[in-house]
Amino acid sequence: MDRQNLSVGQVAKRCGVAVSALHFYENKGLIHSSRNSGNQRRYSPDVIRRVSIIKAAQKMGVGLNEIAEAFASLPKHKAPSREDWQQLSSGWQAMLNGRIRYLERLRDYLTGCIGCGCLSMANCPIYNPADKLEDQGPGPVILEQANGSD
Amino acid sequence: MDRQNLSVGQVAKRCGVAVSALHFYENKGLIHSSRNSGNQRRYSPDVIRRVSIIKAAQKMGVGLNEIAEAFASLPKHKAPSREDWQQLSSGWQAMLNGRIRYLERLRDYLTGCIGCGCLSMANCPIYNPADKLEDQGPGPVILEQANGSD
DNA sequence: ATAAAACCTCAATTAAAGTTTAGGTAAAGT
DNA sequence: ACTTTACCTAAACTTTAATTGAGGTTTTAT
Repeated sequence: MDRQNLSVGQVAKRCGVAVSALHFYENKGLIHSSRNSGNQRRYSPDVIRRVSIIKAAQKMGVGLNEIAEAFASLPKHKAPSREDWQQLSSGWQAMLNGRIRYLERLRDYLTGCIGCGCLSMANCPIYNPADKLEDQGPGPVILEQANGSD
Repeated sequence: MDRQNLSVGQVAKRCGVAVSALHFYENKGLIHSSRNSGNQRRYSPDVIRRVSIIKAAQKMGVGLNEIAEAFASLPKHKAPSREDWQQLSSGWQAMLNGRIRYLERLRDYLTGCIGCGCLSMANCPIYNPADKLEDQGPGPVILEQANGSD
């Protein structure tokens, strides 16, 4: 039978997000709901996991559009299996590792590099994106000498 | 003497940012310039370090407003010393470490946690911000027990 | 049977971090 | 000299991730 018994307010409270955010996510196709006789949203419990994963992914730096893409591989209305979630998360793990490595390098050089005179060259992580995190475009540095197209 | 000899285009190229971004930063008070006889911006070389640090800080997740606050402790028009920059960066180092730790925890639990049934409790990093990174507000989780106490 | 709380839609607004456009001036290259 | 490139300002627009508000309906509590 339908376990679509959670109201939007309940989900909001349990997930720690605003009702308006849930509306917004639904609009974006990130979550789904059915309606009761009075046109109010009713959710199945697995929406909570979905929202939690949205929140987790956002903390990793994944945008809603990317999350939506990832979610596209999940069953729309039936609760995804453990494997579904695992697979989804494994795709993010690599990027998360990359981000962590990059931040670590940034941290490690932060003290030395900001203060020193190196702020002009190819060996400095502040200048060199190294892992192209967000912009793989023209990139943070062209910097006349160190002119590799990365 | 004035070494205010860099044009906005030169700075843009050397820093790998758009001219419009430099205008924007100036408007925000993050960088400063003087003008030549024809009203064009001229920069002293230390603007390059400033911009680089803006970019580095952004990669750490620091917003422009926060950067502006941090920069407020620097001398406005004279080139900041090594110590100035060091001190500035040390403030960010702690937050960067926190962010790294949080992302590491997220990564470590990602596989197990997303797939498992734990997405309901207090020991799960996906639910628990732990280091309150961006929102220290009502936070990602209220989530009593995933049981109905609401 | 009310009244309050929760819910509905749709449009407008916010905030951050810029970019783009328009209309015009300055500097550089040939 | 002339033309192209660089630069100027100001305002409008873009994207992401929502929040807020207006005006109305449904549920729940008393």
